[in-house]
Order: sequence, then C-alpha cells, then structure tokens
Amino acid sequence: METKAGYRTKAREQLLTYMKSSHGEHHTAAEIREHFEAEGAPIGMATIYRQLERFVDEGTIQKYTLGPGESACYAYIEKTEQCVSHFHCRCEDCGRLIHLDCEELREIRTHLVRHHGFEWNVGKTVFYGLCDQCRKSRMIRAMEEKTE
Amino acid sequence: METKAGYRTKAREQLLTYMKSSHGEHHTAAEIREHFEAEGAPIGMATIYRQLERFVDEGTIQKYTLGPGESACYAYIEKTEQCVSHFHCRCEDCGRLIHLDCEELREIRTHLVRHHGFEWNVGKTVFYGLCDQCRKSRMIRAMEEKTE
DNA sequence: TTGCGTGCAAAGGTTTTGCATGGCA
DNA sequence: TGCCATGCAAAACCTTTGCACGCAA
Repeated sequence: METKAGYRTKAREQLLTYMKSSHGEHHTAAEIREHFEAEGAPIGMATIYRQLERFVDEGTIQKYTLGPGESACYAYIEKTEQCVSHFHCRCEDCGRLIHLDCEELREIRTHLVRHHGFEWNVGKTVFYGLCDQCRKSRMIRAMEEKTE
Repeated sequence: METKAGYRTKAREQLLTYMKSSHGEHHTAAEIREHFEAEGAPIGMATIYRQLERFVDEGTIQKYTLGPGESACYAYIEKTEQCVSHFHCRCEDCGRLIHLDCEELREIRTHLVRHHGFEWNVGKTVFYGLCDQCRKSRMIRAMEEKTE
C-alpha cells in the first residue's frame, strides 16, 4: 500500500502547482508542455508523462481517456470532493467535456456494486453523448432538411 | 441522411459475416486481422479500419474506445436490441469488458436528458471500475497485508 | 467504362523507453 | 555518495492517408 517516497524535484513541484491552480480544469500532456514552455521553464514530455503517472497512482490526479489517437486529459482532484458525485460528459459533436453534479448518478454507484458486483470508478468514466446545444442544433438541422 | 450505397466487395462481406457470427463479442482491429490471416484470407489493416468505420457510420457496428494507446474494440449490433439497455463495464484490474443488462441504468438515460439536457450515447460509453472477482481479490490482499 | 475498394508503404499522433547526465537527500 | 529524476532521441503503438492497381456495377 505504501508508495515509495520519491524526490521533491523542481519539475514535480511546478507540475503539481499548475494542476492545483487549474482548479479542476483538465489538460492534456501537450497543453501542459505548452504552458511551461510559454512560462520560459520548459519541461520534457517524458518527465510530464512520468510525473503525471505518479500523481495518478497516488490519487492526486485523475486521468481521463477520451479516445485512441486523442490525448488523455489530466485533472487535479480536490481531496475533499474525491470525485464521487462528480461526473464527466463528453459531447461527441463539439468535443466539450462537461462537469456534472448529480445525486441520482451517485445512487447508480450503489446499485452497480450491490446488484452487479461492479465497483464503479466514477472519476475515470466519461459519458459520451450530445450536449444540450448540439442536440438542439441537430434537431434544427434535421427540420431544415425536411423543409427542403 | 442517405448513405452512399458503396460496393459489396469480398472483404466487406467477410468482415460483416465474421462480426455477426461473433455474436456481440468485441474485437480489436488487430484481432480481426489475425482471424482472417489464420483463415488464409488476409485483409489489409487499412481496409479493416475503413470498412469498420463505414459500418460504424451505418450503425451496424459499435466502436468502443478503451484507452489511448489501447486498441479500440468493435462489436456487431443486433438491430433488435439497438443497445439501449446494454451497458459495458471495464475492469481496471483484469481488463475484462463486461456486458450488463440493467433497467435502472436505462432510467438514467431519461434523467440525463430531462434534467441535464445531455443525450447519453449508451453504446459508446464504458464504465470503468472493478469487477466482482477483482474487488474481492483486492479485499483479501488488503486483509493479508494487515495480518503481516 | 467509371469510380469505389484494396493493399502496401509511409505518415500521423500520442505515449513509452534507453541512456547519459544532473539533482535530491 | 547513491539513487532517483530529467531530457533527448528513438522506439512502440494504433490509426490514417496517398497512391497505383483491381474489381464492382
């Protein structure tokens, strides 16, 4: 259960500070790299991936898998919320990642483990679908096509 | 709305037949390639991806995105079930992809669109977590560590 | 005959790894 | 001092694309 200590290096501190300051925002490895490059304190891609992986193992950062070929997203986890009532929806049209707070979904977690023996990792799961805007846009488009 | 007809080629027919015969089982592009290679009727990777993409667009096949770096999975969709009450759970320990039929989860779909305006694409979403076996294994391991 | 489908090879993008160097404890 | 972390470059991996050829309609 114990995680080996590991050193407190400059890159590690910078990364954690940045992720914390992002306040729940998700970033790709590439975005993170660009940020530090712009700051004039570049960090190598390998280091970013290696440190992010450590943070994920330690439970400090959550990794979101969006699609193959697409970069994974990383977000800092507030110790207090611990991601149980925090859901993520990904719009397939506009690509937005939407945060959702919902009691009903929390109940699903209980249901899944009680009735199906599956302990759902809410934080890692992404719901795919259409956001409100894009859903409406599609409906409008469909109507216009009918009119033609 | 109309999909351009497209030709009925040998590769296309073979692919569809195989996916249908797999009876809901999911396969990666690489697995599919190996299957036809073993049969002595190899199909090029590019063709496999291009045809699978067409089937996905046509709604005949569902694509599952598991993780970056990991291959996507593809499965044939029975027209009748149309994937509304069919959920997929991925065990983070053993990697198994578990199929789940559950009424309660269907209700969530209604809730999401009514209260959050989000039209959930059930078929594409994968629930990450721990399956029953692995959850128990972890508990046992945790107890043993305590005993030491 | 027309144009889509196929296969190969090459390119694309993200993530991982090997290795020498540099920094933490 | 002894490891661990870093950075670079190269590799690994899955997927997509360009192009010439072949096959469906």
